[in-house]
Amino acid sequence: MTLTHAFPADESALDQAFDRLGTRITVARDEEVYAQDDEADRFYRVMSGVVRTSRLTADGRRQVGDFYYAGEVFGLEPGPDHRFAAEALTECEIQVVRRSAVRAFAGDVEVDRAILEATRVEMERLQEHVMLLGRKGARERVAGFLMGLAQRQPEDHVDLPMGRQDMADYLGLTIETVSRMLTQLQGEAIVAFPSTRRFHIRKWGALEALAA
Amino acid sequence: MTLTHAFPADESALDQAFDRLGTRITVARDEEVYAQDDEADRFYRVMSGVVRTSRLTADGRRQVGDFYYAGEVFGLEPGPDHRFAAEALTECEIQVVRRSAVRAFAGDVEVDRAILEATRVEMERLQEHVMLLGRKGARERVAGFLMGLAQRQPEDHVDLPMGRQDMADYLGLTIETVSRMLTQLQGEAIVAFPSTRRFHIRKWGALEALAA
DNA sequence: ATTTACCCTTGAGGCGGATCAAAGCGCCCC
DNA sequence: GGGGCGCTTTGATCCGCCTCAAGGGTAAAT
Repeated sequence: MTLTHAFPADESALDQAFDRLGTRITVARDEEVYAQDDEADRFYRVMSGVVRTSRLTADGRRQVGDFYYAGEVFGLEPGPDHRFAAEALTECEIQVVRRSAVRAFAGDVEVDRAILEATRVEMERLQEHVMLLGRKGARERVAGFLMGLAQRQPEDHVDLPMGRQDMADYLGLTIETVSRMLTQLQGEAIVAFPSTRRFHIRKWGALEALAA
Repeated sequence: MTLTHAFPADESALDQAFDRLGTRITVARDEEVYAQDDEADRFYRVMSGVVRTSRLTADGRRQVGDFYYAGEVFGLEPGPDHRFAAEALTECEIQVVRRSAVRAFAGDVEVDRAILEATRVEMERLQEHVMLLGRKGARERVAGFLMGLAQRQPEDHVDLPMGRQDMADYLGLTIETVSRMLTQLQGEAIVAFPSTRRFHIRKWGALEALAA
């Protein structure tokens, strides 16, 4: 099954720019969209598939920044170059536009507003991520992560497009701890895993309480 | 000594709006500038003193978001209300403007650009914070924190306007661990603390290597 | 259907940071 | 200058997560 969310009906200047100027590219599983420290002169929008951003420290530790689903914009970065790399988690279709082209197309006013909006969404996620990493134990982190996925994909059964290692690197844990916590949550009948890459929430209240 | 940095010579629309429309307020030590979940309809600029943002979870754990020094803008939030509260760490002078007033004054174009710029700075800090919390041990976190302060205040001796508890809540550690790490770094002659609220870097290389 | 390879799970043990407790230390107030 | 209070440091112990090490599962390739 592919995750294809409907795009908002009222399109922002940025969305319109994607529609009209966007180059559509296909990126194979585990291929890079852009590398860490590449110049950040483009915007990207996921059409299908899931994208992961990540950053490697000098000594090889990896931190996953976030996951982007169909309809979501990524590649917004505060500085002139990418502090996080972007890779296709699954095979992806992605639209790309040069920042300068977007400006020329829509004029600075509308574009700035749209970019600001997208940046805000990004900031909100970063704030949430800081809360997750700063003051939460492993159980709570994993619970929070599952909650987040479930909210983005409000179906009865939720897909996990990422493997355990990606979850771990997002949550600042090891793969073993993630696995143990999942087993634990399942043991308590809070969630159920019909397969490793798919789950179902059985006790929303309990999960919410943990994710707090 | 008060930390008063020179403001940039080329003023952005936001800076100009602060200069012309800003209401100057004084906030006493430990007083709130705005509360968590307050409506976010104003921008703030620190004139003197240091401001801290923080968020309390339901069960009482505190995460410090960031510290803001003279010249820095805060109160930018992704959503309609503040997810983090802001408090004066020291006695502060702060300029405040309504967002709507800024818009009316400078027109949306310039303002959006300036806000976008400020938001980018904010995002960069959040990314750094995520890296700090996600994949670093206590030593590295503390080292990174000291490095950050030293870069903002590039004098021989750096002031610590915040207490150990604030450092701990920023770093996702306990006050005891922070204290131990400081003692440790001092023991290795990487830094020196002439007093609890003031330090000096003796081995930049070593500290940088840790902060990586 | 069988093989193989990769990912995920499970187990045992160690370590880093939290917790609990008490003793400095600086600072303000008298 | 003395006393008291809050912050910081230090110590001892505990617990949670990491590390190391095997064992499963699962899914694709043959």
